Amino acid sequence: MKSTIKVFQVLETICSEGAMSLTDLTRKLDEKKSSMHRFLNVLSRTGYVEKDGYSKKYYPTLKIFQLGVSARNRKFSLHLVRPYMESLSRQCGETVNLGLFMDGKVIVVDRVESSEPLRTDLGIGTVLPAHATAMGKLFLADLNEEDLERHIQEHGLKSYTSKTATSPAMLKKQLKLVRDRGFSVDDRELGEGIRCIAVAIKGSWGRVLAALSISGPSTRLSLKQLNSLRGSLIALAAEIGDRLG
Amino acid sequence: MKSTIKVFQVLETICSEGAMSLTDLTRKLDEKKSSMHRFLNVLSRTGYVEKDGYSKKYYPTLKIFQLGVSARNRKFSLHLVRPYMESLSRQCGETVNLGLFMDGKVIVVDRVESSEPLRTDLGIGTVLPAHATAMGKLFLADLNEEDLERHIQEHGLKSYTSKTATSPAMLKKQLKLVRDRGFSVDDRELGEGIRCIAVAIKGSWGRVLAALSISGPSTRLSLKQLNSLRGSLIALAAEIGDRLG
DNA sequence: AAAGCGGTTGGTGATGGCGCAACAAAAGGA
DNA sequence: TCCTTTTGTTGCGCCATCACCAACCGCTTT
Repeated sequence: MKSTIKVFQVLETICSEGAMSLTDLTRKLDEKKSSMHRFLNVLSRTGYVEKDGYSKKYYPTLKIFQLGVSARNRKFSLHLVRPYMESLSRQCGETVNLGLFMDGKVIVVDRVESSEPLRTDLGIGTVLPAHATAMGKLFLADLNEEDLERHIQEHGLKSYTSKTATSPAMLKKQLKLVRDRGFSVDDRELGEGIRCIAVAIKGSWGRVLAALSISGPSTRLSLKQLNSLRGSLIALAAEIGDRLG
Repeated sequence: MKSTIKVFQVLETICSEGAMSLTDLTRKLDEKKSSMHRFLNVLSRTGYVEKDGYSKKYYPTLKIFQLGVSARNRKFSLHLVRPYMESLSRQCGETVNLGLFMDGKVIVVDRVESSEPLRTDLGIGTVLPAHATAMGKLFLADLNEEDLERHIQEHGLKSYTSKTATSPAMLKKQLKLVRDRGFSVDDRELGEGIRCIAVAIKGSWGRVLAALSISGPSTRLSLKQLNSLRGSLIALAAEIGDRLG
């Protein structure tokens, strides 16, 4: 089904590049004008894009957004986790994130922001590298040796700060620590002044389903501070895991 | 492009109904098994659904979510509005919502929650009826007579509480008030104990682009309280509108 | 074992989509 | 203003592709 795939490509392009005209799209995706015209007709009919009558450009509608939100809700019972996240955020005054694993990367699917003016603010939908984040390392720690090797092959170990784990050996050491301690830390590995602690929410078969993290500026979030949060975080993750069943 | 439309239907079904097996889907959408199989193959190849090897069910991936988020970001510069929403929420202690208009309904695209235990909590992606919400009435007030009539025809004026505007005359009176005063109020029209005040964010040509609302329980958010918020809200909306250009 | 059920694969005829090209409509420039 | 250039839309014939059927596989049930 070649054409259907093309239609999806068109949709993706419009979403990531913003409003585009027919010819922009034909050039970008190397299609025939008439084909592109039909593609866009389909997307209009189905309500995923709209054409601005004036600029003649096609832009994405919120239907995709709604679809995406319901996809997310299917994937994880956010409504169940959200109260925990909020009380956690209030308790420690920092931003709390919920991340899922997809294609070797961490997707931030929900968050509760710190009320402090200085804070980490990852928008919903943000994609984070696995090896340089506390959340990501939880997912990596859940992989077997073989899958981990493949992950490293595919994604590499890009350096973000001087503290990022850039060698497989270093990463594996960190992952072992994660498994042993039951939580994960990112000590300025992704961004210069950012620290993060995360715990895994596990399903009934012990697989890591999601990651819950607290992140904040290293000035406020000292290692000692992180340590004091550890216990309640681990207990919380266990409770959520139980609730999920 | 019949088949492409079918593929989208399949995707929508999977997103709204959750994980389904091949036969579930064939029954639901009245297709041939082999056709459905091909549809699902396309969606797997493109990464929008995945098959659980064990239960043999197909479920949506986060790729749609990401697509949706970027669609939303294209549609409105949230990053620009968010700081305002947060300071507003901190200032008045209530939940702040940002809504866009789509197909005659209001879609909540972002929000900042109140830290109070008792509060209104509309999840992102929530769909609200236009005639019974403060945000919705801003959009309706921006329509011309003809479009408004058509809207009422199409969507009706469902009653949610005893205060909901259920007659065109009553609604039009409210909309006139909105236009005259420059802000919009929902006084327990959608939910029994909920009040809401909203202002329009307008583009450079005066069209209403988005609605910014403060919502909370009527016990806390008295009419007097709403009145005191009015001025700063209107000023804020104007400032945001200017920034948008 | 045999029957029932859900999932996967292959072959064939008809349909519908591709690509070409003409047409229409703006945009732009002298 | 007119002519040129660029962009958007429509029509149509050929052929690739999809719908449908049927067989097959693997698993469970009686």
